[in-house]
Amino acid sequence: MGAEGMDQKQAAVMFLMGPTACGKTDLAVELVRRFPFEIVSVDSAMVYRGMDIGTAKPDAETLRLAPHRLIDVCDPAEAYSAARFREDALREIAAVHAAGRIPLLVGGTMLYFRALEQGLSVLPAADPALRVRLEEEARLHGWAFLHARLAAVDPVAAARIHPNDPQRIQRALEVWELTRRPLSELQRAGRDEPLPFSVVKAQVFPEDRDRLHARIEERFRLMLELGLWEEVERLYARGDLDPSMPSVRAVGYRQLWRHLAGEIGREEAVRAGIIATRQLAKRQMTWLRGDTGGHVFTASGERTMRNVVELVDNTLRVTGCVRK
RNA sequence: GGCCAGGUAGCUCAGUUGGUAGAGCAGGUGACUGAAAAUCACCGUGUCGGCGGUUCGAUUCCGUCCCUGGCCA
Repeated sequence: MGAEGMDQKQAAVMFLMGPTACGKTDLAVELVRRFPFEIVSVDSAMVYRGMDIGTAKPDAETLRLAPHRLIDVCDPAEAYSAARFREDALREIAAVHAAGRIPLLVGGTMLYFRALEQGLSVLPAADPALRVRLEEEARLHGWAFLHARLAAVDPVAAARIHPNDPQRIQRALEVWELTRRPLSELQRAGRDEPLPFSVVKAQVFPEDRDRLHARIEERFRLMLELGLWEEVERLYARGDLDPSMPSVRAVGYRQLWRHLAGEIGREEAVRAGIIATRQLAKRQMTWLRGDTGGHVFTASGERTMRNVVELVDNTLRVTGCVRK
């Protein structure tokens, strides 16, 4: 405890980021096999219990060989969040360090990576009752009306938030109602301090869009064969979940849910699930392009594996630990 | 073989009373601070099925051929 300052200089973490279906998990498992890593999942969907197949959660055998922290930490009826992730991740990182190993943060939720690396501003947590109220007001008067109200109390945020973006209008008004301070002001006040460890970042970037798309479709159909329908039916049958919840909005689940609710056909739901996965991967790639300062590896199976292993190997050998 | 309806963007379609065309979806690019696998913004040249004809001008009218679907033989 007394040598905390010095130890922190040495302490390191590694990020392994990549879009869905790019082979992150295989890579992470291989790294754990060869180096003193311990995996912390950075994934906003794998946190939910009972959502295994559709989130491409590693199977039990894989988890035995390479345990993942921050998987199955939340019931689907609850809403996980970036703030909660940051808190959980910092705790898990500390635990891994305490065990004398290096945290390997693996996932595709880029907002979570950013929240962890750069911190969040001091803001109130979500208030479900207030959100319901705002939702109701929007139904009565439209989001444009609420956007106008936001402009009155927080012109800076209103200028930044598009009038068609209900989620951000709602959040900005929520912050105003809860604190009587403009969101933009609270954000200007700063963020948490950045992650106090040296970070080695590696991104796995798909080399070819067509191939990525083919892989996504293939994997989605495999999920269906593995029992994705049954998994979604089980969630549907609980009766306490609905499509307003982050868990049910997850890619694949949301589309199959709509079929179970009688809104669309079976094949249409499958097609929509595949499309939603492609769109997710595209957004993840936009984050990655904007995230400079890491090592970028094009996803191409074995070669990627060798290159990443080499990176880690060199970093460990040169510095005695993983650091920049 | 005959009759009918169609052939317009990757897909589903709209439209042009004759002045070379536009929506949704898909796709691409970007934004992103407690829902983020979310939410949102921006991006539309395509022999208007082929070939002829009428016309200053045809994707639009006429003829013919090809293709698809339906009905009748």
